[in-house]
Amino acid sequence: MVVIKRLPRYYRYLGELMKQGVNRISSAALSEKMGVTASQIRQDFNCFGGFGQQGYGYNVPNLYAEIGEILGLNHGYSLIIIGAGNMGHALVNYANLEKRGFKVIGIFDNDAKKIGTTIKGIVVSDISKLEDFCKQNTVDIAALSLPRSEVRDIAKRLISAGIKGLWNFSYTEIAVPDDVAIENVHLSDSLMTLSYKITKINEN
Amino acid sequence: MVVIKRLPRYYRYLGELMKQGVNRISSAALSEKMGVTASQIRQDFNCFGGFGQQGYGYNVPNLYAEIGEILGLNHGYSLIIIGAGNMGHALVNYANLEKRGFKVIGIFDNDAKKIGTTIKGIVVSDISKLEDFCKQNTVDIAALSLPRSEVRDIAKRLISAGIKGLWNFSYTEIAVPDDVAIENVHLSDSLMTLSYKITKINEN
DNA sequence: TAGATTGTTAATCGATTAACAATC
DNA sequence: TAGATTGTTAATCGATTAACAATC
Repeated sequence: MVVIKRLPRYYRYLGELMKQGVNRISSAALSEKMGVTASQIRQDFNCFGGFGQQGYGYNVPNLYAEIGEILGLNHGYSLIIIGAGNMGHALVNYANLEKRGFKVIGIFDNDAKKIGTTIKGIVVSDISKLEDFCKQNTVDIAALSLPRSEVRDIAKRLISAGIKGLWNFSYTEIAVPDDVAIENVHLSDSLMTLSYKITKINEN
Repeated sequence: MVVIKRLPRYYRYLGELMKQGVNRISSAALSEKMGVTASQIRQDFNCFGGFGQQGYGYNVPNLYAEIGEILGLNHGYSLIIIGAGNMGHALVNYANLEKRGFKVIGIFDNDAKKIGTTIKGIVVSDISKLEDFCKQNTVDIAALSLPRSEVRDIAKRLISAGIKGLWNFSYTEIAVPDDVAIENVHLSDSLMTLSYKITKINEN
């Protein structure tokens, strides 16, 4: 899992290299670029089978594709967004979603003022339609950008509706069964870590 | 640093306990609640000095305050937000900022349509006013919620202006000098990790 | 005092790095 | 073939867990 967490970063760098037309790279060269050891790079890639070639290095587009596949980006997972507030808006408009092969197919809210409005061509639906929508569409991921107080209840409904992935932006931890994946984006935690670092710097 | 990353989570749980009126907790009880070992909890808290008492456990409000101080939350750090797009909006309205003692004191953008508008009572300023603003105000943190292409340039300006903390939401890594702190929120990375987990679940 | 629970040391575990033989 | 660079094993390092003496 510690290796998995590093894959997106590799993916990012390899994508960058591809854009620059670099076709081949050694673990040593990538190591310098990324600020990690060459040993770790080789070790990491080897967890998933040998993507390199002795005496040559790694083929960039090939490695990029392999990592993309490991991450499941080739599946074109579909997303719905629960909560059409500012964060919901930001997510719908988040360009990298599409770039990485994800598709936003629905937005839900419980606010009558928001229901029926359109964000980036997608109509905001009443949250009461959630279960129907999930029956009629394949929904892989639900992004939770709604108030803390409502998130656990909604998560329960989503799991019942068969959704396997929760992307949680609310400041709560949600217990999920083993066959449901969850990723938390705790902005607060990140800001507190930053606060610690600044404090440390100011002390010295 | 690995301990620091865990502090916000402790802080969250302790805040919750306080709300529930719990005044005292043992490492064993907290361990059960949080799903980590009691040993780790004691080890972690001891990195910063003994906050507990043998035979009693930890005093919740006291421990909460101590962790808050370690994280620097008592400083009331001020923030400016660069980029008044959806993410910028979401950040300004992010309730937890205030709750954790942070203050948004400025918003900047380069879009004439946005400049002069008001978000949560704060006027969006022209990005060209950035340096002046930093001279006239103490700015501790800049949140970077602007397009990728502009972020490195702006980061340079912010660092020159003396800002010590960057909270980066753009999908780029930014090199900073030793006396500047940076925290990245890479939504993409988080989504890719989720994608991996879902793929794994679907395989089994 | 006796019981509870920490602080802290020692043991274990896992992750990172170094080294080098295999091989392109 | 010779040089380069991986794949992989072994060594090191750091983090987690277990254990228990100190002490409230």
